[in-house]
Amino acid sequence: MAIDRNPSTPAARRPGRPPKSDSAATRDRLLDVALELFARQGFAATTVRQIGAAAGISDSALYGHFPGKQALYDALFDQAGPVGSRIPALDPDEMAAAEPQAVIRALVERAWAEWSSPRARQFLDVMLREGTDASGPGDLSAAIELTRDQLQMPFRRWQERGLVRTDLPPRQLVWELFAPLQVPRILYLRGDVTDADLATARQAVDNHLAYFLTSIMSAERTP
Amino acid sequence: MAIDRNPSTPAARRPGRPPKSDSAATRDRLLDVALELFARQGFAATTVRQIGAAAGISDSALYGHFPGKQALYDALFDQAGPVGSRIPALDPDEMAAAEPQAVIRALVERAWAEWSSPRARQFLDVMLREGTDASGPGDLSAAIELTRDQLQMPFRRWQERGLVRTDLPPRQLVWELFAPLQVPRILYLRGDVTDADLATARQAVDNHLAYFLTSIMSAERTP
Amino acid sequence: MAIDRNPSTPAARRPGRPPKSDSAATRDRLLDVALELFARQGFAATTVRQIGAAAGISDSALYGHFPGKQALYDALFDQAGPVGSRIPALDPDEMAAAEPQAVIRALVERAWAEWSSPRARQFLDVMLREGTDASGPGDLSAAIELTRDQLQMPFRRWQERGLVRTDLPPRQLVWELFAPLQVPRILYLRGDVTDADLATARQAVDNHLAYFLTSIMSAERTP
Amino acid sequence: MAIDRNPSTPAARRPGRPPKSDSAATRDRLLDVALELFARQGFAATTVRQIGAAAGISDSALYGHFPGKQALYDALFDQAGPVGSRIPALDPDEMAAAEPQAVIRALVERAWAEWSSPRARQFLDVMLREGTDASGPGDLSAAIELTRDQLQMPFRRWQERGLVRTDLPPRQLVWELFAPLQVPRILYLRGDVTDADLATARQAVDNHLAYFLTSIMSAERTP
DNA sequence: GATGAATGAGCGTTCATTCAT
DNA sequence: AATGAATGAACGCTCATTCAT
Repeated sequence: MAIDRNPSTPAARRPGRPPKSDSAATRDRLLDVALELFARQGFAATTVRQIGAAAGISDSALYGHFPGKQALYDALFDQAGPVGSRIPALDPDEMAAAEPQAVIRALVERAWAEWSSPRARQFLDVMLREGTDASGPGDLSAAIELTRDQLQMPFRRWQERGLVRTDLPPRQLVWELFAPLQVPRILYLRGDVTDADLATARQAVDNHLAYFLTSIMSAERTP
Repeated sequence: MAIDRNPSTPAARRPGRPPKSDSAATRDRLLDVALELFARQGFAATTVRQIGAAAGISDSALYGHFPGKQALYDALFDQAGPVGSRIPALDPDEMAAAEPQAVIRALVERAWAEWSSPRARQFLDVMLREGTDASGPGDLSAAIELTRDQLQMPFRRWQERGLVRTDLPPRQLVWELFAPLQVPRILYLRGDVTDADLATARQAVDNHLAYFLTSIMSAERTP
Repeated sequence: MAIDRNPSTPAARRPGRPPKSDSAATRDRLLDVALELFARQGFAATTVRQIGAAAGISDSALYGHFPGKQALYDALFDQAGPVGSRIPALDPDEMAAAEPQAVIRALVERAWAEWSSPRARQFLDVMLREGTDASGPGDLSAAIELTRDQLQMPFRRWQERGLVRTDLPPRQLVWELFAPLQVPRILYLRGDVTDADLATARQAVDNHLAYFLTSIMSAERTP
Repeated sequence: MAIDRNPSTPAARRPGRPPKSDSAATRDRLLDVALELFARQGFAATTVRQIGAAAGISDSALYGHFPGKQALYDALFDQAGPVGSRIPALDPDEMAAAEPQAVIRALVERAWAEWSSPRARQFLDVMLREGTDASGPGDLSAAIELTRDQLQMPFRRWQERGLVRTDLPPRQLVWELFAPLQVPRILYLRGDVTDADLATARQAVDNHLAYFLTSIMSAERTP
C-alpha cells in the first residue's frame, strides 16, 4: 500500500512522441509524398506541413530526416537521375541484326512502359514546372540526345543493309521516331492522368508508330 | 490670345481627352510585367510587390486595377485565348489549290514566327508551369487539335489530287507535321531563350520539315 | 436611380488595418519598447511579437519600420553613441582655473545625472548583457578612457599649482575618481532600479567622493 | 579461484566498484561545458544540443542527469556559491598584527588569482549577462559586502595602532580598496580573455594598489 | 489613381522535451 | 545510461490584402 508521495500533481501532459518508429521507411514515405505534392502543386506552393501531414508525421519531424525542404527536393532528383533516359537499352548488335520493324516496336513499347509509370509521370510534372533549377526541361532535352546517341548505330546498320531510307542521317531518323512521342507524353502522361488520357496518349503513340514505320521504308527519294 | 484661366496648370488640358492619368496604360503595363514574372518565376513565387515595382507603382495600387493577384493571372489568359492557336490561317481554298510543298513551308514559317515571339514564349512557360489551373497544358493540346481541324481540308484535297500519300487520314498527316514541332518549341523556345537556343530550335524545325515533305510524297506503300 | 448591380455580395470582411497612423512616432515607440525589453530580457529572449505588442502594433508591422530584429538593435546603438561618454564636458580652461573641489563635485554630479536616467540605465543593461556584439562592455571601457583623456589636462594644471598630489600621473588620478563610480552604477543603476537601489548607489558615490577629495590633497608622500 | 559465471563479460567486473558507467563524470562534464557555453553565448542562445554535443552525449541523454536546461543552470550556481566571495581568507588576528602594506598586497594577490581563473571568469560572464534570474549581479554586490565584513576588523586594528588614516570608517576603506578592482575585472577578466586583456587588467590593479597604499597612510586631514 | 501603414495567416525552421527501445 | 524519432510551441519573417488619406 504505497503512499502517494505526490498528491498535488497538476500533471499537465507535456509534448513527447506517441509510439512506433522506422527511420528508413519514414524517409521513403517523405520522398514519395513530397514528389506527389511537388508534381501536383509545384515546389513553392507545397508546404512542409503538407508534406509532413501526408507522411503521417509532424512538420518538425521532417527535419530529422532532411535538413530542409530544398534538401528533400534535391534528394528526389539525386535519386532519379536524368528523367527521360530510363528507356532500358536493348543490345546494340542484336538490334542491328534484327528486323527494324520488330526492334522499333519493342523500343516504343519500353518507352511507353517507362513513361506511363506513376513515378515517371510525377517527375515529368516537376521537371516541366520548375524551370529555374538545374533539373528543368534541360533534362528532357538531354534524355532525347542520349537516346539519339544510343540508337544511331542500329539505324546506320539498317541503312547499310538497305532496310531503311538513306537520304537522312541516322540521328535524325531516331529523332523523328522519339521526339514526336514526347508530345502525347507531355500533354497526357502527367501525374494526375485519367484513363481517357491514357487511351488518348496510347492512340497517338500507335498512330505515330505506324506512320514512322511506313515513312522510313527504303524507297527512291529526291532530297 | 486666349487668357490662361489657371496660371499654375503645368500641362494645358486638352478638351477631348478624359483627365484620368493613364489607367489603361498602367493596366497594360501590369499585365506585361506580370506575364514576364510569372513566366520566369512561376505564379506562387511571384509577389505582388515585385509586379508593382516592375510596373512602377506600389503594390497596393495594383488593387485599383485588378481585384487581386489571381485576377491578374486570369486576365492574362482571358486576353490570350488558346495559346497555340495563333498561327494565322491561310485561305483554305487557296491552300488546297497551291502546291503542298510551298504551302507547308509557309505554314511552318508562320508557326515559327508566332512561337518565337517573346509573348508566346512567356505564355508557354506559364502554361507548362501552372498545371493545376484551368490554363494548364490542356491549352497546348487544344491548340494542336484546332490546327488539325483547320488544315485537314487542304490535305484531303491534296490526297484527292494524288499529291500526298493516301494511306493515312488527313488529320494524322497534320499531326505528324505539327506535333513534332512542339518538341523544339517546348525545349528551347522559352521565356529566357538564348541565341544558341534559337538556332538549335530552328535547325530541328528545318530538319523535321525536310523529313516530313519527303515522307508524305505519294508512293506505293503497304500499310 | 442606380440599379444594384451586385445584390449577392457575400461580403466576408477581409484583413486590412483599422485606423490611424504616424510613421515616425511608431518608429520611436518601437525603439523605446525594444530598448526596455532588450534591457530586461536580453536580445535573444525578446521576441518580435513582444516588441510589436508593447508598441501597440502587430509583429509584421514592425518590418515596415525596420528590416528585422537585428536592425532594430543596431538602430538603438547607432542612435546612442558610446554609452558612458555622455558626461557633458565642462570647459577645460575654466576647470583648470577653478578650485579642484568644486569642479570635481560638479563633474560627479553630472555623471550621476546621466547615469541615473532611465535610458542610460537600460543601455547599460543591454551592454553588459550582450557581450558578443560590437557594443559589448568594450564600450564602457572606451567611455572611461575618453573621460581620462578629457580630464587629464585640468588635473595637470592643478598639480602644477600645487593643489593636488604630484606623485601620480594625472590620468591615474582621473581613473581613481571615475572608475570606482562604475561599481555602484553597475550594481545598482540598472533598468529596473528601485528607490532603495538609488539611495544605496548615491551613498556609495558620496562616500567615494569624500574619500577621493581627501586623498588627492597635496601632501608629502614617499612613493 | 572464482569461476567466471558469465564467460561473455567483456570486462571483468571489479567487486568494490558500482557498475554504472560514469554517471558522476558525465554530470560534471555537462556542468563544465554548460558553464562555458552559457558564458560565451548566454543562456537563451545556448541549446541543449550544443551542451550535449560538447559533453559527448546526445541531447536527450542530458535529461538523465538534469530535469532540464534550467535545472542545469541552477545546479551551476548552487554549486558555486556567491561568486566573488572566493577570496581565501587570511587569519584575522594574523592580519591585524602584521604590517598593513604586506597584508593588503597579499590580499590583492589572492583576489587576482581567484578572478583570473577560467571558472571565475566564466561565472562572471554569466552573472553579468543573466540579469533576470536570482543569480544576477546581486551576487557581485553580496560578494563585495562579504569582503567588507571580513576585513573591517583588521583595518580597525590598524587604525587603533595609528597605521592608517582614521577619518573614515574601516568598512569604507575596504570598499575603496576592493570595489575599484571590480572595474578592470568586469572590463577585462571575461571568459574570452586575451593576453593583452590580462596585462591591461593587471596594470590597472597594480596602479590602484599603489594609489591606495599611499592614500591610507596616516596623516592629518581636514574632512 | 496612388500611397504607405497596418493586418492576419501562414511559412520554413529551431528548440526543449518525451518516450520506446 | 544513452539513443533517436517524434512532438508542439514558438520564432523571425513574408505575403496578399485593406483602408484612411
